[in-house]
Amino acid sequence: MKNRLKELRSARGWTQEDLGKRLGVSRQAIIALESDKHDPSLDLAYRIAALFGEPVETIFENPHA
Amino acid sequence: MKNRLKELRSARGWTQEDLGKRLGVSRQAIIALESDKHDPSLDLAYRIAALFGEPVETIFENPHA
DNA sequence: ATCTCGTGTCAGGTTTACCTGACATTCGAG
DNA sequence: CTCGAATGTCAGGTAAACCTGACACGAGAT
Repeated sequence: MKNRLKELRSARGWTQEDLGKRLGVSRQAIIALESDKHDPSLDLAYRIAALFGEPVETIFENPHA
Repeated sequence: MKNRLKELRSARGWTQEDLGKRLGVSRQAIIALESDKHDPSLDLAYRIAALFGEPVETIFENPHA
């Protein structure tokens, strides 16, 4: 699922590890998300949206909309 | 994660199996969601939102909002 | 009373999200 | 040139989401 995670992260000058710590996940999880290897759980998607102050749909593209 | 799935489903007169077929998941998956045993994947959450014509956040409570 | 339909629940299996740890590469700072 | 920081990538593990199949139970219809 396409997403703007890498864009949002680097716009804030955060490293992958920074972001992982802020979200409570590992760096590997960040890598997998940024490189579209995984889709996040809904709970993690909510945490990401809260962290960046954007709705989930503007960060993770909804293929069923 | 608290959700309104059962409410939305029965409001439409659908069985758990009906809903599962419309969403492309098993009846067990529906049961697990309705009884809060599982959180959905983001992709499934998007399919559910599309099916009921509501945003994800009004169906699945966001504990990080 | 029986039959059916919807639901609840158990058992066991597969896939995927997420984990830790290790190492190679690149690149800017000193 | 060297060092450290950030990233990429691999290997192997755990946990949760999802699967199929089976059976018990209650409520309604016949």
